Amino acid sequence: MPETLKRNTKQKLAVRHALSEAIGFVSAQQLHQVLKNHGSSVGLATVYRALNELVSQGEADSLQSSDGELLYRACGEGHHHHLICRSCGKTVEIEADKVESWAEQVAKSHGFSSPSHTIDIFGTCLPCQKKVAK
Amino acid sequence: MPETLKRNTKQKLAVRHALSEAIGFVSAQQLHQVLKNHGSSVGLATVYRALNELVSQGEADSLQSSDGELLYRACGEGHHHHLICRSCGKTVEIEADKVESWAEQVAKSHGFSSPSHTIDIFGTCLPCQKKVAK
DNA sequence: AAACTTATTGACAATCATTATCAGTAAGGC
DNA sequence: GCCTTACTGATAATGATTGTCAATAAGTTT
Repeated sequence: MPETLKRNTKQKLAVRHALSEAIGFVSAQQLHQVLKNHGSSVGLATVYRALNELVSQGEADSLQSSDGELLYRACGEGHHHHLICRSCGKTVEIEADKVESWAEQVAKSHGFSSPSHTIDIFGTCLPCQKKVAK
Repeated sequence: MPETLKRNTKQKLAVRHALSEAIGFVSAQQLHQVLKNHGSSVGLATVYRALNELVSQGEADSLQSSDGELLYRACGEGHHHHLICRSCGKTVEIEADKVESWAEQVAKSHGFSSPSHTIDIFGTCLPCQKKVAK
């Protein structure tokens, strides 16, 4: 299987950079707007393509928002989960070895093989709680 | 706040019944097809409306498939999570008190309030493993 | 540096699930 | 049976994501 060679383009770099600057999870559309506002003329389709590439290279994580939109975030190494502020999108990376092994055991005990899982925690962060309190 | 009164219609009953017959999670579109094939002439929009109502009444759970589609399932009482077969959609309900409290503690320790979470485990069930093995 | 191969781009069309609209229908109370 | 109004169904509208394809530009080779 000939791994088609990847090229480094301004557009990919721009998307990677914009993503790393963003706070919390962002949608492809938002990122596209940000790039436009900064003078870049990257196409929307290209933003999607770049983000998918980043995800498949492990440089970004994605999750579905409650209304079905896909959200992206630049990400550290290794497998982990997220604690996400419902209000401002701020994100904390979580390590959860116990939960990992719990998930595997649950799957195994029911005869399910090659388990994977999605675990995300949502809440309202401290600054946002104060904001709501007027 | 005047809770607008709900009515019991053939269509809602039909959707509820079709959902309870389904194996694992199903999409609204699939359910609509099933109903059509059984002679019912329920409209697609009505299927969506009925499913949303069932979810908000706690009679059904919903989750997002990997390609963004919303999937539904008739559901037992109380808060719980799911172990889902990637191949056939068969589903097992999981109780996870430990994980519940873990999620709450994680949120609390980072100052996040009113935590909620999404936890789903995917795998391949025994029958489907055999099927793949030819 | 010029030539060359082909991954990549951008503009726009196409797809597809879900939601909104709205006139007509029927549940449930009287 | 009558009345009110929640509900339905057909269809249009929305909105995110993907496909298309000619034009462009990475990176390599001379």
